[in-house]
Amino acid sequence: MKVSELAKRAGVTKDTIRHYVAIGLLDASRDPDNGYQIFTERALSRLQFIKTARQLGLRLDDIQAIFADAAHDHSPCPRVRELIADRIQETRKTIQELSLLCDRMESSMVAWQDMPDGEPDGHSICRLIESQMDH
Amino acid sequence: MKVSELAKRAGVTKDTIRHYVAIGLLDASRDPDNGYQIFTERALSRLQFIKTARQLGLRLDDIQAIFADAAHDHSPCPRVRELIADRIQETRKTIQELSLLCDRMESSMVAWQDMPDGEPDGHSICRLIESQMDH
DNA sequence: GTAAAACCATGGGGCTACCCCATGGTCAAG
DNA sequence: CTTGACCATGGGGTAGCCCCATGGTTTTAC
Repeated sequence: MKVSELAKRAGVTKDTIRHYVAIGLLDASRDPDNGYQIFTERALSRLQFIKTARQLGLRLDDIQAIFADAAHDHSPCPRVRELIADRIQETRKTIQELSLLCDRMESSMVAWQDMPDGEPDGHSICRLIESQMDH
Repeated sequence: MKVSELAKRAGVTKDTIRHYVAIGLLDASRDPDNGYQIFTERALSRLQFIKTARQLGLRLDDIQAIFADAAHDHSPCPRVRELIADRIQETRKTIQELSLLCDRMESSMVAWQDMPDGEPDGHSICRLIESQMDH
């Protein structure tokens, strides 16, 4: 099948497929007449695999490594367990950081409720933000 | 002062300063003898302003807009209130998405606890991931 | 006085995972 | 046979920097 059909069947864009082919995550053969990329059913299932892995938070290079394992007749499963465990930690950390950011933003909004909008005077740029400078 | 001193005093890297200068967020004059950038105390306070704004979750182009307001004798404060309100919404949404991702990852880990690592057989790549394909 | 160490500027590539655009060739339908 | 749908390639953009290499400058130490 050609790229558009693969894209439609997998539910991704053509650009995504092109990108995966470009970085070697997906292979395509070529129609010798016109140079069009030709994909097999196998490519479709790989693409679906990639989609699932992405939904699990894996990155493209993680998925590369998984494919490399499988290609070398080596079970990628232990690696997958590790990767996901790592991602869970990272994601929790990110959530924590974002929560702290949210807290900072919210407490600033509260602190600003009783502050008037300052007019520019050459010294200050924005009193609201300047009022938060110590934190 | 020169770039290194500014960097040290503001607690940012030289590259950060260069970047800000490059995008017009910070100005520098030049020493005519050697072309070195010269920064004033004013640049330092702008940089501190930028740091605070960044800690509040504002983006560089938001900060650009704030400076533009101030330069046009227009109070940036209403804009800042809006921007922060928007960022709060965005950040909450991101946190939600990451929480869902975390849930998916964790429930996969649980589901995989009793699954053995599969050996490559030419059909499947990684049974663990394939077991999550429907979700 | 000079040589090494420290500092400066510029430019380019890299990160993440694509999206979007323009150009130009190819193909299918009417 | 033309028009519209499809294809490939290449380049630029996203956010906010970091890192490297090259080559000029300044400072410091001997």
